[in-house]
Amino acid sequence: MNNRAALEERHTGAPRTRQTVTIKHVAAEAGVSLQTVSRVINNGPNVTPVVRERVQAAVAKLGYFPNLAARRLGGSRSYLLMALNDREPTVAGWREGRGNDWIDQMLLGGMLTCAEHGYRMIFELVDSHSDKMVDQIQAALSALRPDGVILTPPHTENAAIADILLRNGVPFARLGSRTEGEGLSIAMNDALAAATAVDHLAELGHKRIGFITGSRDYLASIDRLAGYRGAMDRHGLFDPALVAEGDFGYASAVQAFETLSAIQSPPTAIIASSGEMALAVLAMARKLDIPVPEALSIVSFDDTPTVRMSAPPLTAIHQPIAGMTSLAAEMLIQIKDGRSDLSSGQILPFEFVVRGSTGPCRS
Amino acid sequence: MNNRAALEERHTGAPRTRQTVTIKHVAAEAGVSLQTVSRVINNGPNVTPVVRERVQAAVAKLGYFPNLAARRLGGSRSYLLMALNDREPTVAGWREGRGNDWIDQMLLGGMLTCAEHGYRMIFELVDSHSDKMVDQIQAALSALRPDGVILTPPHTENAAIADILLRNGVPFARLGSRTEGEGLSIAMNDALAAATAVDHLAELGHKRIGFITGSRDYLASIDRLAGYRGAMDRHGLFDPALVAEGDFGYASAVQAFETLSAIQSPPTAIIASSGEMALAVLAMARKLDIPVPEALSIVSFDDTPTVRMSAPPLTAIHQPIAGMTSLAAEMLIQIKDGRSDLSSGQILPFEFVVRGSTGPCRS
DNA sequence: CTGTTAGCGCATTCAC
DNA sequence: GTGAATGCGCTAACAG
Repeated sequence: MNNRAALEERHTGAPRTRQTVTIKHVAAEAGVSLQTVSRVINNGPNVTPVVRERVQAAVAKLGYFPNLAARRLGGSRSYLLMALNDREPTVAGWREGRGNDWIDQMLLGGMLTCAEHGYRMIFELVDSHSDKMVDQIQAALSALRPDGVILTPPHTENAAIADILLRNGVPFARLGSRTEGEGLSIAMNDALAAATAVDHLAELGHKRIGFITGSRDYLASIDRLAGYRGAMDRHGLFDPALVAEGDFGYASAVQAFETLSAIQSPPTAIIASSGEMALAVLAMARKLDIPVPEALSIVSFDDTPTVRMSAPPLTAIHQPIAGMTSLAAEMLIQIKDGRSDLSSGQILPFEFVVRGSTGPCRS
Repeated sequence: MNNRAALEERHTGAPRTRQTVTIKHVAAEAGVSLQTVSRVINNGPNVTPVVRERVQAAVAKLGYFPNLAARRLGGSRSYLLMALNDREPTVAGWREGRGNDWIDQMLLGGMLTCAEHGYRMIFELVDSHSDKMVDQIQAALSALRPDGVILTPPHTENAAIADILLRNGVPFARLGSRTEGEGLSIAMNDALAAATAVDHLAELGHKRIGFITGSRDYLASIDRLAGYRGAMDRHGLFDPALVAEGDFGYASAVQAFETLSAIQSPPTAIIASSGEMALAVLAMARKLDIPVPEALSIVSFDDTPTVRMSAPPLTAIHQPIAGMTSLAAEMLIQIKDGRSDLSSGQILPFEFVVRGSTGPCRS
């Protein structure tokens, strides 16, 4: 026994007792060829029920489970889907304790759907703003050879990423993108969501409804603003002074809040393009003793745990992140399966959740 | 071209242009044997610097990245670590929008450390309370053949899990467990943390310090209670009526709060064994118009995003979850490497973060 | 419907 | 210090 084996044994406290059960053992046990076992495992055709059952019995008896690496090497699929996210903001969210609802919801939707199909989702972080990004992605693709890749904003619209995926022949889904282009696009209707928020506030009697935009790098920001603008026009309420620029982050919303507070006739309601920005507005209101929702209504464009648990809990647009990821996984797996009953350009419904941060206009 | 290939091509929009670069191509390019390339890639010995550089140049030129599946199949390692979590509570946390700070911090610590070593962390959910649990774990082990497994509470103390890991010869780390036993144990000092909370409150003049326990299934709950008890005794403040039972969940803390409020001389401060329970106490206080921290101080035993963002933000014990996971990954990889400068039974420091929910006792 | 053959890309073992 | 042979566990292509 070599050194490493000894060390491993020491750390596991016992010699290997369970030696690997392979397809070979199953074949011997069932008295069939390797290929037949493979067929049964993969639900292939051309196996008589009798043989199938005999093989399945052998599988169960021996406790056989196929080895992913071998399947990948021999066959044409890896049973792996890769979810790509931007490293810097993702890590920052975790590290600074802000949480990362988008990631959590992706895991929820992606992992469960993958599991249903015998797939696994591997979560991969890349440095989007580095020139090494393409290399990092190529390395991950070469190492893992995933059967599909799930892209999230802002990668969604990134041409370099689409290009390398294309060159590698890997199907991919772009979450949160309604643009035409390569890859499956799966999104929600951001404009409609913004309009819904406006309608809700207008119904409560608000005339001065402020809007804090998201980062311009995100197409969704543009859509949200357009939806807001359209709805405000429809109600005859639009005023450019009611729009302040933000970047999804807390600090930018503090700034935006101050801008909006300083105008001639300040808003009695504010729609913030992210959860963090909505929380910033709430914090500012608290600081200035502005009661919410009595003197100021707030709508958040994310329905994160902190948004739900704030005081008061915020009225929010609940984006179907888990649903989009789940659908993406489903579709990518279908492509590998050679089926494709689902078409690209999917739009999933959002939910508008009314909570304590919006109320009748009293001024 | 078969059906599936055509479908994939349609969905990727282009034929494969980048065909796989293997070690073979690199060997040809560098004019050496496969084996030499393998040595260079794995930083093996017995390669002259000249040859090494020639190979590295070829690798860079061709854009070669090793294929994980092939490495695993040919060699003795998978470059995979598996993090095991309980499905039901994990999914519930995501689904109900409560968030899942433990998971987030694990990802932070585990993924980054794995990445540093060319490893990947695969996140796996198992049904701990099902009789299929062992089969699920065996299936995951057989499929992935991870080089190590990271266990979290309450799996940490589960004998069936340790047993199957042992039988598969897979090294593992138990997070949040200070007990002796198989596998590496990495934990924090829960008792000391509870004592620190008591000391903090006692210094603020509190005499009636309540404690809400966590679920008994978790060893940490016992430790926390013991630490509380010890510190209270030390200050001469212990009273069994000040301890109420909880199970980490919101509802249980509402109940516990009512119990504590009903005693002869109710607590002026409460230590809750989880973030959710602390938030429940805060919500109850708000509901009953009990000002925090003026009339009631609150300490949380988790430092989650919602705990930080509440009003007021809660004083909390920050557990080193990312650090524990990172250390676990580091140690497991070292075992595979045949090195082991680190020993089992690691205790990592926690942080006690004072925020707005604790203040001087005024009664 | 079933079995045989070949090979995926790499690390390991042994020659040289 | 380097190269050649062997096989990991499985699926694909073909033969029967």
